[in-house]
Amino acid sequence: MCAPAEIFRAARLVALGRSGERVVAVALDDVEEIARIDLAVSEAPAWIAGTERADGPRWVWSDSRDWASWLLSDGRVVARCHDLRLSHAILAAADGDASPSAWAAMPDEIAIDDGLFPPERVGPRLDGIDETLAEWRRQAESLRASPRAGRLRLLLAAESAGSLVAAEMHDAGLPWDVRRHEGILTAELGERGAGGRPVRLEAVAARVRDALGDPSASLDSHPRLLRALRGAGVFVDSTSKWELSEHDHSAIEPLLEYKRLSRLFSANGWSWLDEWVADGRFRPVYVPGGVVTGRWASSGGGALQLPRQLRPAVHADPGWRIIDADVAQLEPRVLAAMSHDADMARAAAGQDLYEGIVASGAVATRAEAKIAVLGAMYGATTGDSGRLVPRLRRVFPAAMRLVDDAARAGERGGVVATWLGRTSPPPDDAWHEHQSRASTMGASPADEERARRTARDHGRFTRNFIVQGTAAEWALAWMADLRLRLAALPPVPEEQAAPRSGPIFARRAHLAFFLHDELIVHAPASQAEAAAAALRESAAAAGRTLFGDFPIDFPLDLRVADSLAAD
DNA sequence: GGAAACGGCGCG
DNA sequence: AAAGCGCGCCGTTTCC
Repeated sequence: MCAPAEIFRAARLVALGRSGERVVAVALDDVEEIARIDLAVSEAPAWIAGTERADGPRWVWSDSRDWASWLLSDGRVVARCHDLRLSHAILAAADGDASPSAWAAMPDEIAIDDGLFPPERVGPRLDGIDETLAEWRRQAESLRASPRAGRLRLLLAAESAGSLVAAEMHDAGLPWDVRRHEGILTAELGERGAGGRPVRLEAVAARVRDALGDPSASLDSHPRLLRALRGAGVFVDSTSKWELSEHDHSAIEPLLEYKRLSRLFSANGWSWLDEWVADGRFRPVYVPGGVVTGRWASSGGGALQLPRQLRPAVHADPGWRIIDADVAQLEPRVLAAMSHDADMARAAAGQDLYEGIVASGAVATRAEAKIAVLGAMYGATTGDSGRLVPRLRRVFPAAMRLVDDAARAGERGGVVATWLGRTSPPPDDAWHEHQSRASTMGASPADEERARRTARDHGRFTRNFIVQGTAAEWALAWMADLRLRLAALPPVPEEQAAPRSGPIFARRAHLAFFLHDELIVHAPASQAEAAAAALRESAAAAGRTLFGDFPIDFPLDLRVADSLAAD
């Protein structure tokens, strides 16, 4: 029998949980407990760091939002974890498990953050060591029983790695130059005048009211703006910019400008800066798995809607670089790979998949190729897009069969799964209600039309789910691999440190931002080349992790600069 | 008087 | 132009 310390040093799995005021670590051989130690909260981070190795262990814990951020606040990171909350959601959906579970209802709200131990959440806590071990065993059993265990294990590892990345990116923050941001605001909106309203915004509003011949016209209330427009002879049914721009009236141009400026002011103006940027960093809250397809969502700060206009405000610290990489046409590449459509993969070889499709002869122009591909993945039926999709069906039958089959399954009320096995949510009660009402005696034509429409709606959802969800898996694999490569870079000398990045990330390249198919790395200048190479190698590795030897390219557009390009 | 819905627009 | 997927956030209106 080995001493516990030796067992922990060699363990592949260690579960962490609370027991009263202590932290308990349990070394596991699969689901069997092989050693246990309990620690004071204050000594636990150092013990965890001392047990951490490059190759493990995988830390099994309830929720990275608690454990990873707690460790980060003590200046520690771990290489691998298994996030039971996120994994539960994936496994429960894969099992078709609709039964209520405390794990499915893990609360989002943080009630108290005393900065000592994982902040209290509203609702039941599930991070006791007993609950943690029980849930780990349930999940291990669920995996053993699954016919797709191999891919699901990959998915759970990727999802868990994502939970670490999310916590770490929040800790590091995105380098943000407040002065540049303010410069953009002032150039567009003018200086702030009385009441905080920018003078140029107000001047444009005055031009609109002037052109409408209505000095008191309200521009921020849709019903009142609609009345003012009609009073001036502009007969529109909505105030959306696409409908307005179809009309020819002297009020239209300033009104569209007003709407653009007003959006900038309210969404990303001075109060956004005050609220979200501190100490030179934008720190959004990322929500891994926050979208049904497996994409991330964000909570607060609108992190995933950063307007392109403000990109120049993303600015590296002195002596550091911003490395910005995105995958060109990620979703159609993923579709080609998951359908094993060799012709589509050939069209995807190289930098521009759309040009490849033109070369295949399916369509005449790049613009047509783009519309056709988007239409194929979203389920377009009308307009230019709907007209072009059948051409794609002739040239890439395998790829189209995959999305068409997914759509048919959804229309029938079935579920579909991504490449690694994330299962789509089944239609809700209202959906079934509509279908059954349409098939009863005395169903009206309106009932039948509604049933057909909701069936088609769900078909478009499942059609897109498998592609969007698999693209999200590719992105997780990309981040997971990159994260470990960057962590292995040697720290730069103290004089090159970026102290605002916090103790962990001040002396090496680190992830700073993620946006579905784009990653931003903040790197010391001396590490910029190594970080750029790591981004490329990780993209290639992600392709192999998901699709093995299938020949599919994931080319990156990659830029190294002081700030983000405006483009 | 506060929550939910709506229209609109930003992102992929 | 929207069409055809997935989101978050804002200001206003509507509902309770």
